[in-house]
Amino acid sequence: METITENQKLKAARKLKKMFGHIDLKTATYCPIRDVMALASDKWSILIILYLGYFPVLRFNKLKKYVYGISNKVLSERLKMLESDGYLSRTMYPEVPIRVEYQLTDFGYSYLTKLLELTEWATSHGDTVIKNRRKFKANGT
Amino acid sequence: METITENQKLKAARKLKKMFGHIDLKTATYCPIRDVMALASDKWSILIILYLGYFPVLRFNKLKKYVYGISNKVLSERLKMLESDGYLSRTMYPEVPIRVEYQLTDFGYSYLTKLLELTEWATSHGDTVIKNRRKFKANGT
DNA sequence: AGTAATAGTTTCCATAACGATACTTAATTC
DNA sequence: GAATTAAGTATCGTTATGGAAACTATTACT
Repeated sequence: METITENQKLKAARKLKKMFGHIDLKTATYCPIRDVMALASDKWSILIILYLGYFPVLRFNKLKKYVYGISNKVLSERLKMLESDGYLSRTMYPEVPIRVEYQLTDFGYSYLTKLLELTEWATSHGDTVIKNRRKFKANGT
Repeated sequence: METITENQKLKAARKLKKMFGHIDLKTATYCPIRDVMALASDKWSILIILYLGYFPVLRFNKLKKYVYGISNKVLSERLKMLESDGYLSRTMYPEVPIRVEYQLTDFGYSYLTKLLELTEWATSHGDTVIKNRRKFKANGT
């Protein structure tokens, strides 16, 4: 049942006002949603962060297995960016063969807790989306 | 202060277990995160949904002004997809010139409430990300 | 007949993103 | 000296994405 109360709408409005209220809509000042979220809500980044939440420590090749379909190039790019932004830490052990461990920082965990709200919603509402999509297609003029 | 308690980590782990526990990591079955989120966590979609939360009703050109930088093509694409997936409704008034109104559905609102968790976090932690990024760059080998 | 306004669509082009594959480094084992 | 292993990097070619600008439909007004 997808019932949204007026109260929930008001709460959302209040949050939005806080976010948007002080932004001049005409001039393009720095926008964290465009910047921060662009990386952190990227499809691959989300999966990386979730798996690092699930498995506290992961190495490159393991991560690549879990985040199936990702290429070396993209995985290493994303890892570097996520490290750069502070979500995860990279620890290198100069053994042979080399061992490198990735794990979420506290900052990363902080993000994860919010991200989970969204991915939980997505997993539990995925079927609704599929249903909606089908219905829309069927009604297609 | 970015302190994450063990309790919070445990809570996250529990949620993740629910999400990932039953998924066979080897075979690529349907994954709502890859599918649902791919659209709904897209940079433009996020902005569209947020503005439709802020302004309950918006028309094409207004939306285009708020979501500055978006092109006609992409805006109309995203609107169609978001409508198709059930996040927003499109109402056409056959006046001249034509009038079309977009607004969030209850389903869209339901998503918005979760999305806000994330965007709020992003707005309040944007400066940390910038700081981290700078530090990382400075330490660059 | 020309203009105006809204909500797009269409077309074409540029760039960015991605994927596959080969390669690198370094110490150890065979 | 060849093979092995981890963690990438490098390169190249393809695909996807996005932007700019022109165009369409519709009716009223001048």
